[in-house]
Amino acid sequence: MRVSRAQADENRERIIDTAAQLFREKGFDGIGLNDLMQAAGLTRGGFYGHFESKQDLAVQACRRALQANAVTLGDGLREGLATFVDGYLSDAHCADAGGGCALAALAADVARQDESLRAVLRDGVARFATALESQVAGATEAERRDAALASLAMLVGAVILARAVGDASLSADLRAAARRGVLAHAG
Amino acid sequence: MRVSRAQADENRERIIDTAAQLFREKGFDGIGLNDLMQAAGLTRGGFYGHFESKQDLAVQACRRALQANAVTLGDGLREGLATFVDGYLSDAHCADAGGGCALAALAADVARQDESLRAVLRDGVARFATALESQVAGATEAERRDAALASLAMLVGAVILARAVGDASLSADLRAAARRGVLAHAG
DNA sequence: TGTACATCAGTGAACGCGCGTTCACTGATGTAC
DNA sequence: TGTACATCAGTGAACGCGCGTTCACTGATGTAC
Repeated sequence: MRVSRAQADENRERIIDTAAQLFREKGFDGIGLNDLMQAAGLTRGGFYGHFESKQDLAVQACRRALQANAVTLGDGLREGLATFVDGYLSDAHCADAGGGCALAALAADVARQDESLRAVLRDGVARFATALESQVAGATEAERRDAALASLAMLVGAVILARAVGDASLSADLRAAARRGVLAHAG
Repeated sequence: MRVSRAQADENRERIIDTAAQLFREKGFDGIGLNDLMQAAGLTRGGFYGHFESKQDLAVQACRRALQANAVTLGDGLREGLATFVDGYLSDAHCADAGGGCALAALAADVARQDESLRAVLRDGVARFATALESQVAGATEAERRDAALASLAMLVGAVILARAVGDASLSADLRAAARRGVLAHAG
């Protein structure tokens, strides 16, 4: 049954939001289009009215998840590097991949995808690094960028490893070590 | 046609080695049992004579890939932290996920798998951290362990992100930043 | 050492299943008069 | 503003395909005498 144009646009946005969450949570191969559409409150057939392919949705969902990242980053950093880092390395963030950092959740998947997705991730990394730059110490801009990139790698690596090793104390140790490592750059 | 017991054992080992490479390269969901067995020079049906399930093979292949890690780590660290880090963060390592570090290649996948795989990864992380401990500076053992864990997170994060953003200069910048970050801990 | 036979590693066809994708159809929406 | 009709968002059955897994079969291996 037909639906108003406003409703159709809203549906489309909801599909992207749902995908942005489920892809982060389960990976690109971990969720099927049928389940995804159902989670968005629609049926499978409507998908191709909105998107060219699953790959097309992956690009848009990844972009959206990275936009959410940018917002969270901006909010968090406004309260200082330490507060942001505590949140990023928290148990809550490790437990909520679907609502968390798109880099930690999707970078490894994107490494196996084609250029269109890598380009999206590239933008996300660049934006993340730029935001961190303003909060780290360094005599020159080049030094601050260096510290920002190193911190980014440490944060993302710590969360990915923490999620992979599970609930053991090793997870907490990894994150505590990363916390100290990043805050050593605090400006 | 039947094959000698020695040959069967050899076949089994070859399947695990092949899987250790292909899983790192394409992810657990990125390679099917048929293609995997073919890559090992066998046909699909023989698989279940050696393994209970694909999941069973994943555990054994992950364990094997992490053993290879330990060997490479030992060899590399014997020549000093700087040499090891250069190799770990090299273009060659980024281009060869199938032959490279199992943590960088599989940690994100393992985060979505069950406890049996997480336990394997936990051992791998612990071993990697212990090896690094002997090469980083720190007044106490706790400080060295902290530096080792932070370095591990930075190395793994840098390679995962470098692979995800592709060939752009951003990849080189990320790895150069991580290099400086890790070597700041050099003892 | 040689023969007879049980074992079992590997083969390849087949299984059910869920995947991404297509399509004929429905009926409310949007438009033309 | 009201009526007549074209549009098209969403439905759900169906498509071919590759997946993990099973199984009857083959024939060389290993063993018993």
